[in-house]
Amino acid sequence: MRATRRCGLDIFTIFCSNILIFKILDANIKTYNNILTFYFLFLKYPEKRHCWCYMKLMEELEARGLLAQTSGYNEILDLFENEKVTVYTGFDPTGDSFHVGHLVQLLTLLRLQRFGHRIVCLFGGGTAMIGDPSAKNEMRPILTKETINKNIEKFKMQAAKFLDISQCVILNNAEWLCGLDYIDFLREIGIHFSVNRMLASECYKNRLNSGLTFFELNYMLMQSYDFLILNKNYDCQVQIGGSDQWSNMLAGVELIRKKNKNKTYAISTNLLTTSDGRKMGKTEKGAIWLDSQKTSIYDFYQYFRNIDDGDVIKCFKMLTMISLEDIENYECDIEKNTNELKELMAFEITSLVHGCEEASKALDVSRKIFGKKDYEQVPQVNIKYDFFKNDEIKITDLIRLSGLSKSNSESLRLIKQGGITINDLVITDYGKCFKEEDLKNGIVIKKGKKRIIKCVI
RNA sequence: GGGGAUUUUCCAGAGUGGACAAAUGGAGCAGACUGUAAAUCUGUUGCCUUAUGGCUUCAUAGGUUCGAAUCCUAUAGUCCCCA
Repeated sequence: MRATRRCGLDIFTIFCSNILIFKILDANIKTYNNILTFYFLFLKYPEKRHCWCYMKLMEELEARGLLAQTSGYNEILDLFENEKVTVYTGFDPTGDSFHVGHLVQLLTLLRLQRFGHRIVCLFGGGTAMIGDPSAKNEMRPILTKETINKNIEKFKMQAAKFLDISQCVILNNAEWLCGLDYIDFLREIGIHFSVNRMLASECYKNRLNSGLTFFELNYMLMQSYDFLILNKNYDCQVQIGGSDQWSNMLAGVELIRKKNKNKTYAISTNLLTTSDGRKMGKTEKGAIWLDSQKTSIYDFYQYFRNIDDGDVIKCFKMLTMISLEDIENYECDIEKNTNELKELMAFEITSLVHGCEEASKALDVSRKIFGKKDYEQVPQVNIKYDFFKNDEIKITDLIRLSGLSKSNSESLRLIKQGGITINDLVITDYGKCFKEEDLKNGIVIKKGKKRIIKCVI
């Protein structure tokens, strides 16, 4: 029942989104048909919902550049073709929101789900209390149980936006980790791990110079134990994770082989990186979050809108559900249509995360700001009258309060460098003050070319 | 347990008594050029009512000195060697 309702919603979303695609690329009837066909198939034959795609799941993942390593490609390919497989991915609830880096994982799960496989989302309520040492130079701060549980709740809500949560198994490894008996654990699990081998693995190697505590060394055991439990209790056969998790996932496969004599598999996905090898989704302000409270939908959209030319196709492949066939077509005329394609890509990703309606709002705002200077829908900031002195507010204060700069000194530098415009006039007078009535109708402050905010009282 | 080294601004990393708000590079921000891209060039990057001015910073707490990122003592973090 619930699943059906979801389908209806999805059709609607996709329908809207495709009307917009029409707008963007004038006419792309192919995409439109593909998606509709897929959704009708999905409605009619839910158990065969992967029929719309002629590619095998693993082939698709590979073609999208998602696969980094697998423990036995052909066996996994067969497994996914012939069985309904239970797949698990672990998420560490160390923050209060997913970020763009998680998006690859979440969308991979969505792809799996659409191919009819069963998804287990494991939240590391237990492991988060340790912190994963992989690819980190320093130990993470230790979180309290309350924070972790709060984070898990937020993660669940965000995951529900992508995945059909009713079809997923949601678990928290605190369930089995917190009650563990130390001695039993060592005897049953610890005995299977060679410290020599662990230290040789990539994720611990670079920690050897900077210090690694026993506390963190346990991370691998716990993650492996998770997989063991899931294999035993939920018949989970495959673990998917970021390529930084590769050693941990392999350790799990090995543990299960030793303990349960079961054959399991690990798949690692590529991290989302820019063409010059940096991690994507990080800015000077930190990560790009999926939570609209932490990263506004407009900023989220703009992040992808402004992505490097060389990363556009990669983003299409990894972060959208657009078919590979269409992406191939885009690739052919990327030279001509770079900006249109960027727009489409940014829109698609935003609508996956925040819904079609919000994404089209962001698209609209962006077009207005960069196109015909229509500042109607610019993000607004309310300035309290308390900040006024003698019925006036200084421009440096105003810029700071609007969030465009961190301090008055920074505001001052920006003005001196000609980086601030107010209502489209470059400001050079850094002593300028505004009165209450100036702000009544709102003034539009622009910092550089891209940051724009309307201040009202 | 013993010995040694180290801790500098967002990051890396110079500075070892005054010329230090602290070289240089990276990253960021702004300007020019552009396509809301990249590359390049220029400027800028602790805070303060706008500053040939003031204030707070070089792990923390004391001390020596006219003067301390720099010297001394204690404490903490990190790393290396020996056990």
